[in-house]
Amino acid sequence: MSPRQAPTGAPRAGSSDAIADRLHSAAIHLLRRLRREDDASGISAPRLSALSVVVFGGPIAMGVLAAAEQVRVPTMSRLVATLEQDGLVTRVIDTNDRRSVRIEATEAGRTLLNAGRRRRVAALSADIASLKADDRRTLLAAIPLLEKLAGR
Amino acid sequence: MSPRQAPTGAPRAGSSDAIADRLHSAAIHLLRRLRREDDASGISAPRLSALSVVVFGGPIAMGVLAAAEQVRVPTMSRLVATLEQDGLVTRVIDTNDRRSVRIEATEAGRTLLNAGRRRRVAALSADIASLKADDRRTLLAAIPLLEKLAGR
DNA sequence: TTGAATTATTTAGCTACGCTAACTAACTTA
DNA sequence: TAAGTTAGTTAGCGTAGCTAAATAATTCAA
Repeated sequence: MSPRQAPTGAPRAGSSDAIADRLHSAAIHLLRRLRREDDASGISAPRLSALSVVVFGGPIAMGVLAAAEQVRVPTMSRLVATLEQDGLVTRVIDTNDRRSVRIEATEAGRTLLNAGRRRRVAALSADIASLKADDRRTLLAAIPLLEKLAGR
Repeated sequence: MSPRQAPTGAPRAGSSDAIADRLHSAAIHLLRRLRREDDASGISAPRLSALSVVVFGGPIAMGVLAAAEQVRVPTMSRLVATLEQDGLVTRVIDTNDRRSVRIEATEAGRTLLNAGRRRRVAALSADIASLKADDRRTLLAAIPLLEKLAGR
């Protein structure tokens, strides 16, 4: 998804371009690692992500959930269908507007998410714990910046 | 793919668990932004990524490329087939071992990659440039840590 | 108050990209 | 040289994106 090393004509080290380039690469590599760990949870990343929104964002309509996950409604509709088949969420028709569906997590959904989250973060957390205190502080300070760059 | 906010029983702020949790979330959000920008380049992320390895890593065998991209050989074989159809790479049979294929970038491949890379990184780079110098330093310092966590 | 427009969701059908299994071809070695 | 190994391709499956079209409920205007 990105250059593995500085291409010819690489930007000046420390410049915004260089940071962007390396950050791009680092994010991709980090994501691949996370995805590898997500795979172990027995539920795919998009499903886990959608489930997460439902668990922590409470009952939510299909369209709102799709927007939160940045996918189209039909994509989310199918995702929710499989989550429902797996007993992780339920669809409840909104009594005020019967076109609308409220998607809620089941107890099984909440349990699976929390277990999965713990497993997912455990390995990364262990690596972070093995960093020097200084490095850990740097990482912590960088997180809000990453979130800002991600557009939150 | 991850909690949007601290779940009940969230770890102590600043602990390795908390950093792992937030980093997980930040990486996902950052990735989504990058993917959105990648989409604009007219070539899918997996293709762009593979092309990148070929361009910067020189002629490379199928199996090595698959390993570099962390996908199975058949997946890469198909990816390369489409890149070849698009005229971005060529397959050359290795004269020493005629089972083996050397995948090389074409001039068109190099051109597309560099143009795409510039476009991709430009928006992110602009946002980084707008950070305070201090924050930019923090980000720069964090990048090697991210790469280390990603397993490099 | 009903007919038209809008809104929320689902269904259908396409593409891309992961995977495994099975195949072909080429090389190595006992 | 036959048997085993290695490199790559082909076939076929599942998941997840998308758009277009269908369905159903609601809103609104004449």
